[in-house]
Amino acid sequence: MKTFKERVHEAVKKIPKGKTLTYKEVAKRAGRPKAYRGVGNILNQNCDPRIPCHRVIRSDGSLGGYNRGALQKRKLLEEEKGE
DNA sequence: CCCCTGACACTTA
DNA sequence: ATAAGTGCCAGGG
Repeated sequence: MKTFKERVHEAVKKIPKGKTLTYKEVAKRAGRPKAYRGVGNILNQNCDPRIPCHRVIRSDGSLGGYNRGALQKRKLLEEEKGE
């Protein structure tokens, strides 16, 4: 069994293009529906460029945190959503 | 009705 | 085992 972090990364990689999931939804897909707090911490600390962590937003629709730059995150969502 | 704050739980190293 | 960080929920004004 890999670390929950790896599990979350895979769940985020499964997010369809142009769609955004909340940290809670991702945590649920990762196998720990009550670990949405851990998901936020992991994505913000380990935002790998191969992982669309920018598609993961807060339950309110806010972008939340982003290690690479919130501006980049917003731009990516705008382009993907616009497609 | 809207806005803000505090506390809580989960994970990682 | 501990420390640190994050997001969701609830209450109050």
